[in-house]
Amino acid sequence: MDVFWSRGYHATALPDLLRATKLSRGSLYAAFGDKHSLFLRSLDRYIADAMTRMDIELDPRREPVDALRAYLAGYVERTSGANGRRGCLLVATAMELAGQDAEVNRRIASFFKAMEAMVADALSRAKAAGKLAEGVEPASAARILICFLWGLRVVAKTAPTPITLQATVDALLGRFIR
Amino acid sequence: MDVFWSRGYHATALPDLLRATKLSRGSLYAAFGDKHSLFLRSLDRYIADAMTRMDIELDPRREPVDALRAYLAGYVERTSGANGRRGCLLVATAMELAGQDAEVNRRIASFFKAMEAMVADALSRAKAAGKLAEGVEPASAARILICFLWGLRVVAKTAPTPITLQATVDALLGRFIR
DNA sequence: TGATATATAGACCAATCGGTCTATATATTA
DNA sequence: TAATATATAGACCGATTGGTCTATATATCA
Repeated sequence: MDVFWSRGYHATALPDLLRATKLSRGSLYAAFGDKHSLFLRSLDRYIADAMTRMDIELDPRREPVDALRAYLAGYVERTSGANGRRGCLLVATAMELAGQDAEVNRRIASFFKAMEAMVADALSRAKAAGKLAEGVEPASAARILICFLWGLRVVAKTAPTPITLQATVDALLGRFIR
Repeated sequence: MDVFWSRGYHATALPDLLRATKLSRGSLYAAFGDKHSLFLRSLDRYIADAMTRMDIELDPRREPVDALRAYLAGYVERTSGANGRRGCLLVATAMELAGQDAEVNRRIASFFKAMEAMVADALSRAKAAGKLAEGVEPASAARILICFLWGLRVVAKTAPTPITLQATVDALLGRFIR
């Protein structure tokens, strides 16, 4: 997973994968089939990791605004400095393969949907608790938030994230909560 | 440019470029040097196009909120349906190459900076005109907006943009203006 | 210890990669 | 029309691609 993560699908050659898995050529093909299958497994694992993280951070039993703050804080960390420059396997894959590879497209589209739903749920709970600013609609605010988060990962690839990152995230959330 | 745009750098092979440029192998190398140089030229042109578009849409002589609306409307169009699925050469390149290619990184980082500055300027003018909501800081709002816009381009790669796209953009801008 | 199953290293494969070069055709100019 | 410059097609190059296969070594087990 790590190799695809830092280099992308096309730029990752078999020798890279052998080095990373410490497997011989034969064993790797016996275990995973081919490069594409191995990539899908990596993508699935990456998605699974992201989902469990969301399950924890956006746990419905938490106070919803705290949960959202924790969730956003995770992105701040993952898009800062070296973490940020490494990028995001999901975003990179969306841009590199989603247009040409149906299997990949399916996975990414469904993850995006799940992510949006979970954030929308958290916002709904916040609204029910009277924590949302006037006129803020959970579904629409969720779409805004996730677009913003993906955008963060793009910008973080080139710009060494400034100290202002956390402040920017706070400013956005601040527009939604009261 | 179009080929790199729809397929990415690594996935574009010489024959693709020959077909697209209608040049012979020899002529292409005489004219552009090598694949990488040709790619940089494509990237430069893409950036130049984006800059002139911004110069028009965010023209300081326009009413600033109108200008921002026009600018955002451009993104709505470019991320809808087939346009959206085609993606964005800048975002795709940022994810695919920015980490490994200094020339590319420089170009993208400087464009991101220019874009942020122009949006921040427009927001400053809006603020001066008393059009910004209370507590909205132009610099921070600009960062939020551009992250959101890049994120749009990521999401648009997989999700056939729903009718709600324009509404989402309006909702975000609505949080900033009064 | 001897037989058997498993994993290893790495030779090998055709196809394709980016890039060069030459012989031919096409303009251009005198 | 003849001489010259330019662009073409495409053969060709070594390197590398993803993928297969075999001979050898290493465990496992009786």
